[in-house]
Amino acid sequence: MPMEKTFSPAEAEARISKLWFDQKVGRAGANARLGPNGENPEAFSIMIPPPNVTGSLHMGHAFNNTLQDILIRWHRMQGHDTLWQVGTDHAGIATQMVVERELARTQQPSRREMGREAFLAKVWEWKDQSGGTIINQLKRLGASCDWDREAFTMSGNFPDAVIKVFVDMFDKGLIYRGKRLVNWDPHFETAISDLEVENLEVAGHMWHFKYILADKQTYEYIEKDEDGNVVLRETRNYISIATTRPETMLGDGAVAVHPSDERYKSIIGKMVHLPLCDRLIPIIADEYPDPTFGSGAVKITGAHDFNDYQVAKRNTLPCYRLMDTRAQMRADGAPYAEAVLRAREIASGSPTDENEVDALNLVPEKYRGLDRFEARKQVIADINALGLCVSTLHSEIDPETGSEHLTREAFVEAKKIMQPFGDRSKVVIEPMLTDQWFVDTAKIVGPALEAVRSGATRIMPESGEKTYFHWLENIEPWCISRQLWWGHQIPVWYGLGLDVADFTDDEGDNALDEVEILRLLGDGGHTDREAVFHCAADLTTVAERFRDDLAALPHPLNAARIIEVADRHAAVAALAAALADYAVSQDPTHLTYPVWRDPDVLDTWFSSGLWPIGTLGWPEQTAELAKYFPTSTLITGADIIFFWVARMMMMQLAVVDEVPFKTVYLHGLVRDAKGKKMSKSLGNVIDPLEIIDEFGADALRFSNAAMASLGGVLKLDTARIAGYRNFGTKLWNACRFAEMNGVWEGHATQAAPPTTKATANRWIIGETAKALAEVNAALKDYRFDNAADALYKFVWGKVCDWYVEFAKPLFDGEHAAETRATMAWVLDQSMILLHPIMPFITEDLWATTGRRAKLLVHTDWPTYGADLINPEAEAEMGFVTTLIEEIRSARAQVHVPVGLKCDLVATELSPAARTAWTRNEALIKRLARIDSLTEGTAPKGSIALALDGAAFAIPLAGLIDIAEEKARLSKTMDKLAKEIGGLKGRLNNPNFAASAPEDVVEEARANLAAREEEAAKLQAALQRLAEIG
RNA sequence: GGGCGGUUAGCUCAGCGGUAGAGCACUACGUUGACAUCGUAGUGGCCACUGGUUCGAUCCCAGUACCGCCCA
Repeated sequence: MPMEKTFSPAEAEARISKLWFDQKVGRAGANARLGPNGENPEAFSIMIPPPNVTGSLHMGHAFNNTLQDILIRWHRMQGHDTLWQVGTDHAGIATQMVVERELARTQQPSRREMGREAFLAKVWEWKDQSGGTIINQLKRLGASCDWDREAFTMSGNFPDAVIKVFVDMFDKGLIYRGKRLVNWDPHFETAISDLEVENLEVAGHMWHFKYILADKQTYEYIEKDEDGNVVLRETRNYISIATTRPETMLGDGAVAVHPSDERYKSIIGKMVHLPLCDRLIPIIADEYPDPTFGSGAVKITGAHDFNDYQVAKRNTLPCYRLMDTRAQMRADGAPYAEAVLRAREIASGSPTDENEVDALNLVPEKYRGLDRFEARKQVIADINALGLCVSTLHSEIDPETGSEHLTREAFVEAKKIMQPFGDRSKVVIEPMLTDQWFVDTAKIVGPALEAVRSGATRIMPESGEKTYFHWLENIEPWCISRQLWWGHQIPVWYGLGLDVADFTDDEGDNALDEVEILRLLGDGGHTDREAVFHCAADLTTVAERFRDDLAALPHPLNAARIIEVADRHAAVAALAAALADYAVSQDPTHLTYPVWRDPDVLDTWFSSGLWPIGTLGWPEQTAELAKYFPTSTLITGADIIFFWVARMMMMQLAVVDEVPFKTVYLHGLVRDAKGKKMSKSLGNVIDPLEIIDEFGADALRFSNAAMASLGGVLKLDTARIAGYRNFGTKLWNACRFAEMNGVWEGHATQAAPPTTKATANRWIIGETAKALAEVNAALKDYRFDNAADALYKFVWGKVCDWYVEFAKPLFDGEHAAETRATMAWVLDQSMILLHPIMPFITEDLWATTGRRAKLLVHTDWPTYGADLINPEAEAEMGFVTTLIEEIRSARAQVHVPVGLKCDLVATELSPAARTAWTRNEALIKRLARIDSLTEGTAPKGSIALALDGAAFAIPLAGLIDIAEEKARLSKTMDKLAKEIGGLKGRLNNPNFAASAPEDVVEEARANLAAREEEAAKLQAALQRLAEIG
């Protein structure tokens, strides 16, 4: 059955995908073969950047995975032991969000109503049904992953690996727990890392408040201009502060001024009344306030601002937390009156600790329970009512009475402010003082920096290394706990405080009486103390640690059974119950010691940080781990260098002391044709699946490769994709032409090219070798664009434009058989070389055109070298193609009818030129539409051609416009004159000959000679034209 | 504000010491043993600007302008 006129992607892609999938062509080690001396094949491995399990394929994925697949296919065909590890990431917040939304939509109970276990069951249900979307979409792109090894960060050995790493890092002191200011997402009610915060400039406001000095004190406030002239002098009883978040003033711990600020020097150390609160706070000196900004005085709210937190730490100010997990003003704890009493005691030096301060709710009753933004309005109104806003007077004339009414209005500056938003929730992030787990990144960053400095891992393009260093050299502790349910639960269990040093067994009878029990449970007893905790992979191991702790306690407490309960609350109840039981039964076996697990889960990036070892079976020392780790190349977006690349580096080095990958290839965001970010709101999103539907996966892949210059901007233009679809068609039709000419009859793939005599055949074989070398060099350097370009030029520019045309006359001559064999070989090679970039069309052609031992995907990548290049054939065909082009060009320019066959007169013919002519006569005649060649002088009324070593005339008396031919020759002469001028200028400069390298000078000389010779020939032709007028 | 890039044909981009290339678009013409998703020929560039280094600069260095991206 003859071939169709075009390749039909929709039909072929589905069929070929299935074939590849069924035959498991991408399985680890597929097509690997031993080296020539029986050595093990080189390993090549890539970890897919795991897409979110909630995700669907967008252009960034399509681009990124195309590049990975190109490398993988290229290495696999070379016989390397190849693994492309595929899988997805559980995407904590995103997945929890999707499932919660789904529950709401289907009117099911909410997450909190159904509880943790039931909710997680729902998440798994969702994952099993909808979690595979993106993986299946990758198949449409032609990705040849090892599908059998598909990994998921919440399945298989992966969770165990994550937990083990946490425990190991904890044991090494690389992970700690602490009460720190973190970015709090009030929508998801969890901490997030600073990388998950987007700082956006929004329209905001700045309010100015007066804090009145205590004890009716006053001071001289003096403001000066730049030259030191006093511009304002007044006696003030207040200090003016500015804020963009008025509601946080309820938690102020101080007002800070710069120590050098003359305006406030006299009042440093004095106290001010905190408006709306019955508290006095000090004016302190700190370097943080900027004296030139606002009033120069800054309110310090340690628990709700990152800068203030640092100031508070430096100055040991209490940090009073004002909001709950939803960013509503706290409504918990003791009444305000009681809390403020305690706060005053603390302010005057009463000993306290972090936990007590955190437990104190200093939000006055009237604001309790209000949303933070509602509280803001109230606070402003109330301060204004007290006359403590910096305000302006507004006068209004009553239109009826004509009397003037003066009103005070708060002075509010409208200004742009930077506001933090959650990258998932899009709500305003609240800095919040909470207990979290942190990776002490400072301790593990060293090896990660060193690995890149030493070149153990190379980041491309080089600018990526700079970014990497910059970030890692200024790294902050990494908050890894998330107040979510979907994820790896932190392997830490807490128990009630056991530091009972002051406990005494009054009777020394090794038994607890009621008095002693009450002492344990009462004020100051261990139910009040901070919990103790241990970290281990499971409850059994952790229980041993607790038993060791208990051993120090008096009998019978030291024999208490360890049981797991839900939380601290349950633990206190369980302990009380156990002691009550014991009081009655006096049976020590009834004593229990309840422990509860930390409810938080780990940041998703913590687990994906272990992707390289986790997917290979670690901590088991699997064969895959031995073979494929460290992985060869990571291809990922530059936007993810901090989230993922840097963290993988740190974690792999910390855990297994090896780099996770040898090369990192970073690329930018895929943008639209105009360079705009694709976004739903702009409506410029290009869906890769729609592109595949329209143009085929190969066209998309080829475009991706062609765009992938290192560090380049990725602008995706559908016109370009269409162009590469056409390129596929071009190859298809060359194969179809071959088919129509019996090229494939009896063809069986050969690694080596056929033996040839015809120059054209020798030439194209050499061109094929050059193309192979270019593709290899390009892919070795990750220059996918150069590889694509080389293939495009070879297949279209050489094979189709020239070789197929040369073959037409050759099919009729004495070299017909070798020409068929050569064409078959060249097209085979084209399919092979193109396969990594355009796998579908090439695999389909492979099946259509011959008897093949293997699928193309497993066909061996060629290894022939420069020995296939025949310099004589190259020179000869160079002459032939130039001649054909010159004739065509000249004919077109002087409007010789295309259908007209001309004669050609050689006026000069070097021996090489003569050989080239005689050996390629049929080709030249056909392609240049020439009837015959004679030697002689140029007849009158002919057009002239000048070549290296030859000159020709095409006699066309009466057929051409003499003026037109003159104009053509003059134009060429002008060009030549310009070139000659430049060359002469250089050669006449004595410094050039003296300083420039010998070969450059030589080249310039040769060039000049050639141009001058050419010019002379054309000059002669012009002369002849002049003679006939 | 800090860091990293970019500015080359109408558009999208390569090139990065020896006087500029591709694809698309555009113009003209379409003879042919595959291909109109095509063929042939052609038009189109003070390589952002200003200095410097060099025999020679689109390329290296410094500065200016504008445009991106990342981090505050």
